[in-house]
Amino acid sequence: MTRDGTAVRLGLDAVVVSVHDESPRVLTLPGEDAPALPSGPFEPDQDRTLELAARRLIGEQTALRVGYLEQLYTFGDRYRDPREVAGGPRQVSVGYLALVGEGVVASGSTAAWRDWYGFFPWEDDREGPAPVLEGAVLPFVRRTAAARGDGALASRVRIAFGLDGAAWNNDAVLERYELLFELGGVTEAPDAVAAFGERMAGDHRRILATAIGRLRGKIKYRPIVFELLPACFTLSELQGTVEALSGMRLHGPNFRRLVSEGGIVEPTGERRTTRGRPASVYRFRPDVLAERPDPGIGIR
Amino acid sequence: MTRDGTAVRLGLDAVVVSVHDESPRVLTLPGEDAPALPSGPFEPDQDRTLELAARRLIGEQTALRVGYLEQLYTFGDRYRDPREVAGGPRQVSVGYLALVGEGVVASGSTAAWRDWYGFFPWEDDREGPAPVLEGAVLPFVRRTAAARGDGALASRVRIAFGLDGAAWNNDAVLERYELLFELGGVTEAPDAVAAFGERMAGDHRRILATAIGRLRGKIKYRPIVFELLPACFTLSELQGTVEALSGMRLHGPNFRRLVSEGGIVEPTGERRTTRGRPASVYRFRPDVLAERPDPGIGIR
DNA sequence: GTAATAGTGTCTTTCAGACAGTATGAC
DNA sequence: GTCATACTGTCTGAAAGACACTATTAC
Repeated sequence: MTRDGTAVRLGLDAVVVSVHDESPRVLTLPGEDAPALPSGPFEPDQDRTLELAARRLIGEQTALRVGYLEQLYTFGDRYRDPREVAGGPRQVSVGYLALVGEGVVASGSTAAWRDWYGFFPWEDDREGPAPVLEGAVLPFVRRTAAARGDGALASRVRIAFGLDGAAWNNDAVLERYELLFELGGVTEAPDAVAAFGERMAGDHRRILATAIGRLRGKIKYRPIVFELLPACFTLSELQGTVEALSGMRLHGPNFRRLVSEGGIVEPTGERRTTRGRPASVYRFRPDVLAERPDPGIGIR
Repeated sequence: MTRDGTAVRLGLDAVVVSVHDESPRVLTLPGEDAPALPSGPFEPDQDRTLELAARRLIGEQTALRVGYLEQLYTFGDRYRDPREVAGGPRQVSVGYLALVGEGVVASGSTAAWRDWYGFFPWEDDREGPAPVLEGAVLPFVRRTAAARGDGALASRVRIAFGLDGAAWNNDAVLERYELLFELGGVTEAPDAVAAFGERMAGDHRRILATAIGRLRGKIKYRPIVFELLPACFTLSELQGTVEALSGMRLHGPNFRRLVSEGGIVEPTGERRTTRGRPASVYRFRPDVLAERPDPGIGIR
């Protein structure tokens, strides 16, 4: 046992998510050479809990009012912060996922909303398989994994990228990113030979991948989409938001039935005029939480 | 920003789980006044990653060989370590969940396996609702929550404990524990007026609740039960293990069909003699991972 | 009228739950 | 034979997915 604990620095990283115009956005700050997530040191004297610290961090760096906040994962790999290489202390960081509503905008600061598919273009299947997936990523992982001659690795690639008849698992965002990292398909990898998607500072792209995966998994069994929507919305807006997050198109009529008959929303009675037939306005029905064990948006 | 980071100590806590004789067990070490989880400081010089540190910690304290290991949550509330009250540094701890097979036994050390329902008796519904739940916990939470006159709290209690027609959600182990803590139903709560279940050292019971909840949720969509079973097993053994973890009885014939037709297991061709008709022996079929997006044990 | 979006009804297949009943061992 | 456990078949109702079709606005 160490008497005093070897040098560890504890920090926080925040993935702040919003959906605007069917585009899933993440809040970024200008980093040294690439966009960065809001982050900073954890100050135990100031905050009673890690969650409060994350809330304050986001508030200070972006002037946003966060609703939903959830701990994601704690990242502590050696050299995840480049300053460690020069002998700096180990940087351990607790990642948080924050969801903010549509109307909210970062004011003043240098913060910017970025569509997250800029960092993960292969994850957007809404207009059919993304060109970069079919044209570049899949051939790359297939070829590179085969060249390694590692059966376990090849199997992981097959499962994560849905090769050879395996099913594409929407949630496996982190697995796919990690495989691309291992295979040198992203610039931040030590032995990069390809550069799919835009990079982020440090390991922030990994943290974002964790957040997207978590979010995609969770909308299925928790009503968290509504954190991203205004109190009143049309079913098309709800569907568009779910599609933006999940990166896939849903069948309109079935989605509508699933969601309205599932008791997760209720009509307000109002209607909203759009470009076609006016749409009924709905609101979230909090009672579902008591009625159903896993109330989510029924997507596979 | 602090120049040097205020005093934070980073540690690790491990929930090591095994199932023996249909009893879900957690590995404990003797604490000062209550059973404790294996835990220790994170030493950045020794371990490249937090996961490796957790692996080493478990190995050193229990002589166990861990298979599956997963990060649970990072706990950092002020005063979670009692030494903080006397001015000690903030103790932040990364919790890990480890699964070990049946045959493995802690050797030498002072470690002991404890049935986890000793700490959470209200979570075991296998022989019908536990007496302590119906006779004591439910009346207590209903009464205490009502006395607070807090509508949001009452609603949380209703949902978490399945009162007034709300569905009992098997996974909500942590929510139920936290409510009991808030309402003073566990001795470790600052204003305790009741003492349901056995306590653990520090906030270890909260960490265990997190682990049980995670495990119960995850068996539904990931084939992790098999980490707790030997390579070959009968369907009854598999069912018994799932029942032990989930705390509820399953319908035998339906479980059997679900599991065998789901392609998650395959018969080895062998049979095993028990007290009744000999049972067919099965093994896990890793190919499911590629075939189905969420291969788990189909329980609601 | 057309284009665009919103919304309904129905058909089919799949699957979970309930349950009745059969099979094969030990004694 | 009985008891205990293992296993099979069938029925039913709920729900998911596909799809054809209708409704209401703007122009």
